[in-house]
Amino acid sequence: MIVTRFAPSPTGYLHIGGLRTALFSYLWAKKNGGRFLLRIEDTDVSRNNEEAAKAIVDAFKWIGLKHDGEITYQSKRLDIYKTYIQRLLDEGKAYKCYMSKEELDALREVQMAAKERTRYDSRYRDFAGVAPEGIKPVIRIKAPTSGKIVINDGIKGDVVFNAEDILDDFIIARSDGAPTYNFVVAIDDALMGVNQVIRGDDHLSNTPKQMVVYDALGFELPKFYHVPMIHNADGKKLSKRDGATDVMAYKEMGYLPEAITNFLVRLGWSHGDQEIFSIEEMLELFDPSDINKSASIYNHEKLDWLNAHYIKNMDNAALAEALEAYGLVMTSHDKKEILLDAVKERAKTLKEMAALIKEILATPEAYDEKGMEKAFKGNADEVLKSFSERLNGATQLHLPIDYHKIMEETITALDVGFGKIGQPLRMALLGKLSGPGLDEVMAIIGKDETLNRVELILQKINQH
RNA sequence: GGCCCCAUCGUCUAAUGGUUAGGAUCCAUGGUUUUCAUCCAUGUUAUAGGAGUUCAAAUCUCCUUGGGGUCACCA
Repeated sequence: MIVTRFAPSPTGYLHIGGLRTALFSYLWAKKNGGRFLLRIEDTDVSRNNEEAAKAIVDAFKWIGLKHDGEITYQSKRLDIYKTYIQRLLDEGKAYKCYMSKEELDALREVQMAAKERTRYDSRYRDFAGVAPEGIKPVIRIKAPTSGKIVINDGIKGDVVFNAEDILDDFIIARSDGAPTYNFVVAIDDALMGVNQVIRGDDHLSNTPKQMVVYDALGFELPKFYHVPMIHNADGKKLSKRDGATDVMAYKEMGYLPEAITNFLVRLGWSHGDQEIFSIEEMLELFDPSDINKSASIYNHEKLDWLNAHYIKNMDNAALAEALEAYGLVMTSHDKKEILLDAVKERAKTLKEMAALIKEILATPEAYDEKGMEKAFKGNADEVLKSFSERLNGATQLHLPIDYHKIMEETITALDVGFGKIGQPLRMALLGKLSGPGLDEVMAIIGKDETLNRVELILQKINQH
């Protein structure tokens, strides 16, 4: 069985890049009938771990991901780590180091001055003397100092390091006894049964250290997949400064979960020329070994396009429900279907769509000046008056086609083109020269409001 | 700087030794639409550079250049 995991540190929100690795991990596990686990990496300071976990689970929920089993908190597993530290100590695979921070810093400076790689010099590796007074030791693991370390990566292929280039006896427990990252990651992954690790390739250089731990503890190595980073427009690692890195911010901006997952899955992964993927299709087609080797740049335009695509294809009931989050409650609006159909193809986001709808529903408060000039050049006011009279006398007005007939009658009677009525009427109804079809708008707002808006603009014309 | 990773249109990517180097997005133009948007059609734009292997290289090798990641008692 394939077991994957997502192991964020508790920052308080789910990062868009993190979501992609989570999605990849989720897809790969679920595709194979396996398990997708969630672990909070909070060994360091007691940040806000429970809340952070909640933020992640909430974001998962919105996106449609779900982890299996209980959330694992590293901060609650300190006892487990301690037993493994003790075991390594007992077996002579780890040792206490009494070097102070100051001494370490001094060593580093010497090494830097000599243009050598900064590394711990293993001075306490075989220490048998009397421990210095007043120093709380750290625990260091004995790491190989020669030979090659090969990561058989599922994306990058074999990545080879010389042990002497990258390793030293690194710290597995701080002087306060708290275990360090590379140590606990290996233990947790092994104990949780994680056998396929999909993570960002910024972890690639950590992997040899973790392999040292796996080896010392006799754990079986998982399959690693190091996914290339998502970069910002400057080609740098995505960070808070790039704006929306919090997944939930995308909800606020009016993005659909389907659009986001589709967008993310296509960043670094593809299946021929296919652009649109439902979660079901992803589950059928995704394979981490098909992931690209190179980093990709986060590009907003494609996301917008996808979002527009999913909005267009959403059914109206779901759309109406989704729009409620943007302050638009219209369950009672009797022309809801016409309204949604009229705007769903002209909005890139739900937020935009909500604004569009509000605009249609509200009587215009201002009129676009250039639009006024364009629309009311000739006898537009007379055309509008004529239209208004005919509309006033009409009955059985329900559908857009009913209103359309009135417009046609008017231009036929006055022997003018459609543009003669369309432009001024558009100004009257919407206050500007762009927007949905006029027939639809009138059917949505109804006869009385249509008459009202026409009357208002005629008054405005007469004032001048 | 050491180590590691990477390199096809602006962007996301396809082409696993033989294609007029394909698709999508963006942009532009045209059509549809009374307008805008949608939709449809068309178009501009790419194998970083240099050697080598081969009948044949975007694809394999090497070098150069460029970009990125990482080097903690953070994760």
